[in-house]
Amino acid sequence: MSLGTTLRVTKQRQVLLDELSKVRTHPTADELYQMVRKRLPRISLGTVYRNLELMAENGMIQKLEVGGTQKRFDGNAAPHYHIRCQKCGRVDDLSLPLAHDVERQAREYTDFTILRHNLEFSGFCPDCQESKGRR
Amino acid sequence: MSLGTTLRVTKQRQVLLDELSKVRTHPTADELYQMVRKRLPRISLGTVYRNLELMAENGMIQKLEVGGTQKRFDGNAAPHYHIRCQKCGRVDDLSLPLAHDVERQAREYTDFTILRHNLEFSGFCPDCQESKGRR
DNA sequence: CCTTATTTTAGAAATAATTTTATATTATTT
DNA sequence: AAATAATATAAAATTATTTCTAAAATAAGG
Repeated sequence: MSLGTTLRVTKQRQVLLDELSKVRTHPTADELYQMVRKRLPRISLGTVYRNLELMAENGMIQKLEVGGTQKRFDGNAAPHYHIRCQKCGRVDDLSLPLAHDVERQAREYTDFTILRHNLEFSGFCPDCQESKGRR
Repeated sequence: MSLGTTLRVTKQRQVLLDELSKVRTHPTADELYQMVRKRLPRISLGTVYRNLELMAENGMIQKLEVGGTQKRFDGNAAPHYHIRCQKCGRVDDLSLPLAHDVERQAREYTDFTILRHNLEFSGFCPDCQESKGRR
């Protein structure tokens, strides 16, 4: 299925999107699976993965590939930046104004066609700030 | 083993570092394994992973977590940005001057302690520019 | 050197995350 | 309602990476 296709509105998709929209925590596929299971106990993890992928391709949600092993999902489809805690892995939004000009600048340094940029911060979240064991 | 420990200089490490330094292509662990195998046919993939990890912790090389499933490695330990081809996955350096001020700016929008930032561009590499099938 | 302690290795097995496949179910069109 | 298409489930397969163990290499002290 390619970008722009209209997806059928199934119960699974409704609930997935609804749960994802409720939180600001950028859950992983597995976390979402646990959340959705409370409302749809028979849903499978494969369905969660497949639909998150489809909804991301459709531009309804964002798939984040910020550091760490697992991908995370963001119900806010509008471009914005993120910050990740090096200790606990928590990912927050960071509503810094978008640096549109970096793409223009960057074009002077490469032969690539630049389509987008992603700016990602890392550090320690408030909860991890005292006990900042290294990582 | 923690940051700053001196690593023994084994043949495997010498060759790994040497091969990684030779290229500007940011190879994956498996690609490096193939490269190193030509000189050390009995090296194991586990050794490659373990040593890349150790060298990255030691600050001798960088581990890149740019999009895609696999991690990539960069023999250039100095901070710099990257651009990734959406089609073929190729990752190039992008020697745009570092945007030091974004971290200062970002501090006004978050309670996190910000330690670093990473700016990553994506688009199409020269080779993929005509045939830009979606992704 | 020679002995002992420590680190590192290869190879195999285990794990984690994700993707794919085969089959069943549900929705849409005719 | 029958045929067609899309989607779901459950299980198996795949991919990337990590862990484990015994053997080999290296370092350090006498």
